Amino acid sequence: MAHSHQHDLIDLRAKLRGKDHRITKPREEMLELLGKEEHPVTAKTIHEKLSGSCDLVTVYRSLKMLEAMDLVKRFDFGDNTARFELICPDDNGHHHHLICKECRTVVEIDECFDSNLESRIAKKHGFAEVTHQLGFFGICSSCQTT
Amino acid sequence: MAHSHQHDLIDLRAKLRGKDHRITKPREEMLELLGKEEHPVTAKTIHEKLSGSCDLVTVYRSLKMLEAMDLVKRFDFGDNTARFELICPDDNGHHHHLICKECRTVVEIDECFDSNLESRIAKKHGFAEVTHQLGFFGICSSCQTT
DNA sequence: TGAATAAATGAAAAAGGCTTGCATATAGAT
DNA sequence: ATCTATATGCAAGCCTTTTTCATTTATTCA
Repeated sequence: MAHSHQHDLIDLRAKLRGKDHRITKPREEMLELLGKEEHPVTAKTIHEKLSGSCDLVTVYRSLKMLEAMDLVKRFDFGDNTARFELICPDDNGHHHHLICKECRTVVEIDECFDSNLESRIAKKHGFAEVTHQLGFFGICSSCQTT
Repeated sequence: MAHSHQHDLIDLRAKLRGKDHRITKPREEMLELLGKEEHPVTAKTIHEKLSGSCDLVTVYRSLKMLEAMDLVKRFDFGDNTARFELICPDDNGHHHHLICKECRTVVEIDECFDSNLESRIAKKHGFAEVTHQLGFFGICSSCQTT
């Protein structure tokens, strides 16, 4: 899953400017890193890969901001640790994951259910701006054999 | 959503016995409480409602055990706090939630996507025992007006 | 009924993820 | 170059969840 890193950064600058947010070294580095990741990563992992480049607190703060701006999406893999992925324009930031309950291997899934389900549910209960979080959990092939 | 509490407890005794687990007062009280809840509850909430009946640690430990035995299901509503719900035989423990991003109101949803999607994904990637976690998030009607 | 024994509990402490406060540094505007 | 709002680092703290270990309790079996 190749991310169009350049696009992201250009896009980012425009988006940030519009909100009185600044483009700083930590943020650029974070986005560059996120652009290279295949799967959602934890704040801690980001911090480690940025080794010393900025504080862990800055990672948390930046992720929160990027999430609020819909540049990054948060995922829950069931281990009490948030994971983040760059929203790439290709898939409208919409894809899901299949996670091995044993070894924590992650597979990106681009299939999803029909969007009618979501709109039907939204309508039925009078909700607006409805999105969903979907994750699949199972045992991967190599963990089955052991 | 009425839970068949009696059934649960009987069922439970059998299930627990088979695994060398014991039926204790805290566990009975927890299950009774969970049987009455309409929505998933946090460990903290359970502990408060059991006021003094047992330690919070015991709540955590019991929940973990009950989850491992598929008597209770864990949900993530995006606020860094796990919530738990009794799995009732009616729906095979399979239903989802619609959560208001503002006021945290929870609506139980019994619709779901076609199970073919899940089995197709499992097959495609060689995963076994695949389940899914699905949550809908939006703004409820009363939060829209304010 | 009364040991025996394996599992559960409570209490305290700690781990882990995430947030906050505040002084300093820095980006972007003029 | 200067100014101002925003971002950062560091330390401290919060909250959820886990671990340790001594004690208690449920269940088994004589």
